[in-house]
Amino acid sequence: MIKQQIIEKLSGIVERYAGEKGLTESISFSVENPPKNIEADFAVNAAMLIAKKIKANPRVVAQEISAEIMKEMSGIVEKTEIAGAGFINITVKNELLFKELGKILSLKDKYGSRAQNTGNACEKVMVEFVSANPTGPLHIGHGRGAAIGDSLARVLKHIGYDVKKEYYLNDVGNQMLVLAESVKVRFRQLKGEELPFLEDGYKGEYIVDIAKRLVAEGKSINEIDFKREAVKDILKTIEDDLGDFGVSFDNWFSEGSIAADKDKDGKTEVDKACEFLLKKGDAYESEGALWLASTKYGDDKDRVLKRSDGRYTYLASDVAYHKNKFERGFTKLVNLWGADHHGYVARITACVQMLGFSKEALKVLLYQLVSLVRNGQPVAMSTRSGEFITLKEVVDEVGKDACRFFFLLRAPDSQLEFDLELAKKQSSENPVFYVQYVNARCNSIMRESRSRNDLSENADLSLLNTKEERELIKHLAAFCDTLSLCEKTMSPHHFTAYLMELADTYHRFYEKCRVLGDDAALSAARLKLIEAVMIIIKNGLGLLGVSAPEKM
RNA sequence: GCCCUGGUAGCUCAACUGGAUAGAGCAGAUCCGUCCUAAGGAUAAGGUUGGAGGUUCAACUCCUCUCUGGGGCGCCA
Repeated sequence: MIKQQIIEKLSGIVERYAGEKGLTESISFSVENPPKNIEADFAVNAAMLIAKKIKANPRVVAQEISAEIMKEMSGIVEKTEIAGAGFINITVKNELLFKELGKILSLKDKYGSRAQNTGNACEKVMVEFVSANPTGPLHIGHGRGAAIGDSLARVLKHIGYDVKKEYYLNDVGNQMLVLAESVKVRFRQLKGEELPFLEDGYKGEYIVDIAKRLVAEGKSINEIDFKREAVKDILKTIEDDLGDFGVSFDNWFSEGSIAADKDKDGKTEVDKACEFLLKKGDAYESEGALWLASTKYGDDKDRVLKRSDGRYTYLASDVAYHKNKFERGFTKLVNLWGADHHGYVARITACVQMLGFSKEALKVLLYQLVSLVRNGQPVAMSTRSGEFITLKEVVDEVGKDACRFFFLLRAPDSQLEFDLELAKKQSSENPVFYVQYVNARCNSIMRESRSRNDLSENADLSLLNTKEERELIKHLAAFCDTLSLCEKTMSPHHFTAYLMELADTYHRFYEKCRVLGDDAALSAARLKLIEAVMIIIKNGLGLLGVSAPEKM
């Protein structure tokens, strides 16, 4: 929160200064961390931006702005320095850091939440992710989407958004018929009939399991709704696997509820959505099909909504689905898709605009599919081949914590190579342990402290004067900056980097500064610092869905 | 052919969306053990950011061309 505070005060000064120089446009300057060889807390580039516009010497401009900073921000700024091409480097007062530390200690797990500042109704956000077809267990690629989506939801929720997580269930359409037929064939085989496997059918072991269950229940073939039974079992598996992965959903939205269920006039929501578009002029009929005029909103081609044979396309369902999302009051939609769906972004963005919302109301986050490797050999992941690596297998092998952390280590649109052997080998040296180890060490100190019975309540935080302590407090405060960054990029992966950096800072502090020492007052202050570290580490790991064990 | 994505240290990836000397983790080198957990710390080493131009005070970041990995390309989902 320190950085936001600086930015706020600074923008007033910068804007006024720019105004005095005759500039009318606002200056979008940045406040960032200086390189580590420079001893300052923040670097500001505003002077260079202004100097360019008014054709002045940036260092002179920096000098003048710097004077204003010292005049108006002397309460929180210790000193400023002009460096490089015209950077203003700011060192904040220690008191500001101590105050922030106090804030962490009092707000605890609410630290970084915006909700209590504003207090008003917060924006309703929906994060839709995984949404894998219920035709088989989740594979490792779905796991990546699950980890990213779930963590993003946690981050946004922590910030103060009203977040709902949803799974869109494609439970109608052709692949459902194939699934039902696959199970049926298995069922008949188990009943002793000699017949071949369904060509292009689903062949995994789970199909046999479903068929076995149905046989065991003793119903006759005509009594069984194979589609319903298959979906029921598969969904149970998916839900359990996600549960073991620490992921849960607020809602499972059935495509059938908008594409198959009819109202009293005999219309589905998809029918109505298409009529809506037709009436609005965003859809038209041609060549016997119904088309979406998506080129009007930036797509490179118009798309078919309803085929000439009268069946709707997947897109029609999706239009209705997104319409439904907005009707439920969500004002910001986040969709997590595998990168193979990227061709779909333009048309669904067009839909959003046709529905009367700005294109910013929808954020489609693409994540690259995971390429799976075992002993250096690529592993095929088709759910139809019958041999694929499931999410469950990987979670069982490397553990939930390592698996989630691993998935969130990289930016979503960067390709991820997941070597199973490597992941297994890393089980004791994985970066996740480095971060968790911080919490274990902190807890150990707390235990020791309690056993010595020397806990004192009135700690004087201003005793925390070493370089290591100062760095540590600064990193703790950067928790808020990381939240904002994730919010801006709509990606939670920055938290893994943040936590590793924090862990690094902590372990250095641990080496240099003994907490439980002879100086009782200093120990008390450092114990408070430890308490704050535990709060932040636990919160941070929690946002990633990773546990923070007290002992390791 | 067209459209998305990526190419950064030996390996896997970051880099606060245009900032200063491009950073982490593994792997490899050398040190640190009376003491709160060594699953740790310190010090080196490792780079023409695929390549070539351009814009800018400043380019991994933006533009053009080019090489290369992955993906997608009107009535499949």
